[in-house]
Amino acid sequence: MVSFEGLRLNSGSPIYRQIVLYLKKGIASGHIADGEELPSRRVLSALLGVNPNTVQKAFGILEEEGMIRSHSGARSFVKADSDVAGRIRMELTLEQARALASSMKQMSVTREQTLELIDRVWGEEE
Amino acid sequence: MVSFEGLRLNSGSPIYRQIVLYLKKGIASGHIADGEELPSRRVLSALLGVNPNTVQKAFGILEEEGMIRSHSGARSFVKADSDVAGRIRMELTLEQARALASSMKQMSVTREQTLELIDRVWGEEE
DNA sequence: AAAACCGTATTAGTTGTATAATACGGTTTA
DNA sequence: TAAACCGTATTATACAACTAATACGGTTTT
Repeated sequence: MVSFEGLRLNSGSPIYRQIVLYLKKGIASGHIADGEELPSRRVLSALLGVNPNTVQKAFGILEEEGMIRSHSGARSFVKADSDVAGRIRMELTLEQARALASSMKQMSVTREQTLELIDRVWGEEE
Repeated sequence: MVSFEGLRLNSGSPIYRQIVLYLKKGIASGHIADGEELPSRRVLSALLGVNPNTVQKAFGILEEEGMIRSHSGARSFVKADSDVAGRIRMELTLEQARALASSMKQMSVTREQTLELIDRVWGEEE
């Protein structure tokens, strides 16, 4: 069963997108495996303290994008073979690295400063 | 006069927030200097193709946060001495570096992989 | 078979974002 | 001084995101 304990919702972006991204990252990292069972919409919405429809929207998107499979009436399952996981991982990491580089350039932060900053921040506690 | 030519609006986040962030980054980089004149709400909204109220919302936030000053009737000006600029720069870069580190960790990407990825992406054309 | 659970769908209400039209009084400028 | 421009404010409308309550039929479980 996929655990959503690590999901900390914030108000910066729509909740359904945070749920989608959480599952994508889980697949990318390998923490969420192919064929794994998902909690039901009702159970997950209660766990996260959000509306069942919000979870349904997230799961609907995930199914459209081919990352889960749902049969009406039964539980849903993760669909993430190694090819899919590798592709998602590549997409997400590239996208985020590019966004950071672009943003730092806008602030006239050099490549060296950026690398040093990330290296330093990496060791911080949360 | 502050130029907003580099501002490319996208649909990923609210427009007023994009305007706020653009000016903050400009101050952080030093491209937007203390005391510089800002375009009027009407002129800027026409330039960006958005509603004057959207620009007003962004400028209202910027004034609340002490990054511009407005006198009713006259133009507005940037308020960004070196202390302010340095503080904003520190806040934004730290925030973004932390977000990236956190995100990469969620995908089980190592520190070395992250640094290598950013180093590689930095040299890409846009 | 019956109960419990599931995915899915519908309708309604609230909030935030953005547009649109307009108005008021203060400042600049010709 | 008068025109033009400015910051600011108000009201109305539209749409997306989110919440809420409810319902239907299919699947699992006992």
